[in-house]
Amino acid sequence: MPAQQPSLDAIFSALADPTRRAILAMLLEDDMAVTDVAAPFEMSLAAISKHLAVLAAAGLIRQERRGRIIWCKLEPDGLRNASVWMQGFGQFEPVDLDDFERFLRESLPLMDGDDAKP
Amino acid sequence: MPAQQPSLDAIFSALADPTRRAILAMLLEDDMAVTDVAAPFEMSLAAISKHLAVLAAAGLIRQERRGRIIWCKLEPDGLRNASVWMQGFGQFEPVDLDDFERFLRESLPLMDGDDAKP
DNA sequence: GCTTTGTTTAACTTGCCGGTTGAATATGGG
DNA sequence: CCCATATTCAACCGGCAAGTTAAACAAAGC
Repeated sequence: MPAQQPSLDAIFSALADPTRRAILAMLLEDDMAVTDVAAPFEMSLAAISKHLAVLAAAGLIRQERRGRIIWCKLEPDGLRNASVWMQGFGQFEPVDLDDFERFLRESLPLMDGDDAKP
Repeated sequence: MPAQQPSLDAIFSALADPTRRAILAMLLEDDMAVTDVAAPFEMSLAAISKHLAVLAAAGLIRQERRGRIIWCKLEPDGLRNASVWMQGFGQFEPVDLDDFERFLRESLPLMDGDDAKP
């Protein structure tokens, strides 16, 4: 099961969930064990485990067991197809990484939807 | 209702549906009336109408009535936020528009899932 | 070998999503 | 005014996705 080229369906629906995006953002900083990934969230560990499975199925992360803990690491290539697809629509100006930084800061605190605290 | 900044939730879940992506690809070539958008699909007009509503809510298209037909046009800016978000994960090489072209050709014919003909 | 720690599986509930059909609401044309 | 065209609304249905809890499985440690 080499996780053959995941579909845009899988990738975009994986990204559609704020919890999963938050997880990706966390993994961007460092590889993490499942339990540690789950820590900041208010939902059950099982739920997070499922989210991780979804991300893995979409090719966005990889989970590899070492000892009894399972390490989750980002798989940046997984996003490439989707990124290519999207950019075709916009001819966007080259992306400013600072924008991304800011974006993360804005979107990380609220991992439960879209209601921002004004 | 100025369609205030749509959320990543809305954008990504809009993109997660193959029918909706196909619609976007169609609109990339030209603005279209709702009926014409619906034509190539095998589902009801009402269903397509809903899909269009979802895309509009996500800020990916705009629908403006002129006479009795409603024109759907792409709103490329709508993708920018999502694109910025995604690229932060990859530092992707500059996107090749030919890649996009090929991608479209591959993904357009099958607007019902992921089974590609090998 | 038993217990603890880490993670997944199973069974179940709930709510949303994508589709249907049929009626309702414009708008334009004879 | 009446009819046809264009689009949405409303009510409904089936399925799946996301969450829960409790049990199972795996690996380490004593």
